[in-house]
Amino acid sequence: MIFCIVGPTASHKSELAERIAIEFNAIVINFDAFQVYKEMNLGTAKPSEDFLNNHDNYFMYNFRSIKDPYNVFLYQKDARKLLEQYKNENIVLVGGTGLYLKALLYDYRFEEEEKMPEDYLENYTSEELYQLLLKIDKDDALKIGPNNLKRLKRSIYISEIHNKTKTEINNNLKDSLLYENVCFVGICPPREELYESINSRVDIMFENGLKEEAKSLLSINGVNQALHAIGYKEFSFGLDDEETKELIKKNTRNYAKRQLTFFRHQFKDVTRFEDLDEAFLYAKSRY
RNA sequence: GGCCCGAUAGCUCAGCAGGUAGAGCGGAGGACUGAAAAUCCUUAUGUCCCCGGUUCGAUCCCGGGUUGGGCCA
Repeated sequence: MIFCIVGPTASHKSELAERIAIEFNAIVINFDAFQVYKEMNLGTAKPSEDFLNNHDNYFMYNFRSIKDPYNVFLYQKDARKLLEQYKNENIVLVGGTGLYLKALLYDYRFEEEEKMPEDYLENYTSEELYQLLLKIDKDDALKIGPNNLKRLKRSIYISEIHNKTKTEINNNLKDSLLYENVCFVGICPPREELYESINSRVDIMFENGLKEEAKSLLSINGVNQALHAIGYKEFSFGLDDEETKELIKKNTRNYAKRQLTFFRHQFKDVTRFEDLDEAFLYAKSRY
């Protein structure tokens, strides 16, 4: 059985994962884009180093350096290998990056390709790129819209290196789940409770030395990825500690909302619970 | 006690020769196939402090309150 635990940040997914793992003697595979990096700890709310050192059934944590950025393509490859390797055992998937989970379990296809250069099409305005993509792949252009620079570039890049448009590549694919015996368990606390939980978790991160960890991470050269991580990037804005803390809380709240939207719409067969115990009982009942 | 300034969206504030109001922030909803903790889209709300008066019509003008701040005693 593959248990997937989905829910926003700070909803105690890890705790549920651990309980299920103990109950069914399962391995745990992380699907969180930032918990894979060994240099990031406090800000990512990952299980402690001690805990991970003492549990050899936890995978996809701390195995990558921030200097060597990871992405969905690599994640899909690595995590699918694990699913194959442990296919006769119980597995718990837990994390917060919806795209990673979706790419792992569903028919998402990626091909080997050269990394898109940092300066790819950098001299074009988004309006110009939009006009360009309208000619190459109208459907995708309309879907992306004229303002999403990142996606416009990516779509143009795909058509350039694969000789097929993004729409052509994706149209052949159905939105189908590739694995059997998958049980989706959603945790979805009331909004107010979730936000309180986020706020107090950020306070605790600060008490535990988030500032120091962030500063040391940001001092490493070429850590672009970290510049995008909530709980780290905010320290480079020149704000005082209190402002930084409040901004991290806000960004985390906004992030949690985006996660809720993604999980709600991208995963159809999720049974949701406000309460952790009920979620656990449900998982047991489905076994 | 006297004088002055303010009171408008959840917050900070703008506005109006009198024709029932708008920005930013926050909030809410949404998209999502190689940065996804990223990137992008959409959107709501108001006894314009209260009570009277003038007026066809008052958030705006007048009078009286309430309340916050400042100055003087």
